[in-house]
Amino acid sequence: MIRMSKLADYGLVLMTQFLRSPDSDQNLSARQLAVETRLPLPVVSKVLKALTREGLLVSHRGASGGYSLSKAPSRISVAEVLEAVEGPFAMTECVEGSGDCRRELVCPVRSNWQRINVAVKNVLDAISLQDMLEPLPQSLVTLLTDEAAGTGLDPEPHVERREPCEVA
Amino acid sequence: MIRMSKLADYGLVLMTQFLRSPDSDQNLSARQLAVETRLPLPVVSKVLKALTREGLLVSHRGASGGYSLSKAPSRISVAEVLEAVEGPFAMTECVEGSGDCRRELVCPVRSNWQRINVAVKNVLDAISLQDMLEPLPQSLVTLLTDEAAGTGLDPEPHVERREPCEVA
DNA sequence: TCAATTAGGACCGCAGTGGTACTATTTAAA
DNA sequence: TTTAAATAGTACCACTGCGGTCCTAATTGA
Repeated sequence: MIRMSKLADYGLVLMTQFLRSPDSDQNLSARQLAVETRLPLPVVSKVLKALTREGLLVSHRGASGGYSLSKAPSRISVAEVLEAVEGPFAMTECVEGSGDCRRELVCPVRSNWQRINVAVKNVLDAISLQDMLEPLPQSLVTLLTDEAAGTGLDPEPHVERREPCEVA
Repeated sequence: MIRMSKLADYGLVLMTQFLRSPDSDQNLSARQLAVETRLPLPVVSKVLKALTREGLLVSHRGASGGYSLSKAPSRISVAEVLEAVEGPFAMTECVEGSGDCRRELVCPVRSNWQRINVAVKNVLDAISLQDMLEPLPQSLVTLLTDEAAGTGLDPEPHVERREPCEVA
């Protein structure tokens, strides 16, 4: 749960295709990408359009056209890609502030949801496209899994320590 | 995007209701909770059942029955509540390991998704029910927003630093 | 015995996701 | 100049699953 949509996931997979070869400013067509990722062409096409609309890709129309990254892959974050495909990052409805939640006045958790939302977003913002290809830098891994898990935060850890989830 | 379901959110709101009064092992009926949270009774009922099934609440049947917390609110994490209502935590489909993803072999991001999944889960695991009521402890806030955002992780921060998202 | 509960289903409308199709426009290359 | 290969844009649709309702047991304090 707290599931991303498939389309957003596709966005990430597609974006990383651009840096599988040394020159990351290469031009790839939707067709090529569809073959490489084994995703249906129309879907690839749709996602690429979204990524272009949001400025993460640059499109080149006409014969031998295609798409290329708009900036260095180390400067594109996972969060950017997800937001480009799925829209703004909001874990709960009330976070996007439509403001028509009649429970807002009595809701005790709202303000903290805002903070958690930011926290999760920052995690995804700290990871670049580049990072997604290589194994994550050890510093990042340990920070995310150990430190964020509560050790050393409070005098008494308030949540029981559990087995770290296994990672393939 | 990366949206939690409403039901899961309700779960959190309901759980926190138990610790709004001093004695956190009080007994609350579904009807009471529905009134306090201004949520429709059938929905409240459904969520409470799920929370009970997963062992976070203890139910007491019969007249003057109701629900009460199964353990100290400081020992119940946000992640636990969400998972109780929504099932296991999996940000992408391939993370739950159904294994029938035909792209698995060529997917360059799969293993890192696993790690990110763990990272986000750990963030939510580090926050207890208790924390959700009070403003989050400053140590937790700064860790989540500043450190996790990449400062001091790599020699050169790989993602451009952006305005911290505003929090209400 | 009665009334107030929870337990456990079945059920359903509907929005949104994932996916398709078609047309218009652009442009490199023959 | 023509053609074919691309992207742009939009409309369309099937289907899943979410959010929500309802009904019938089973339980139990009063």
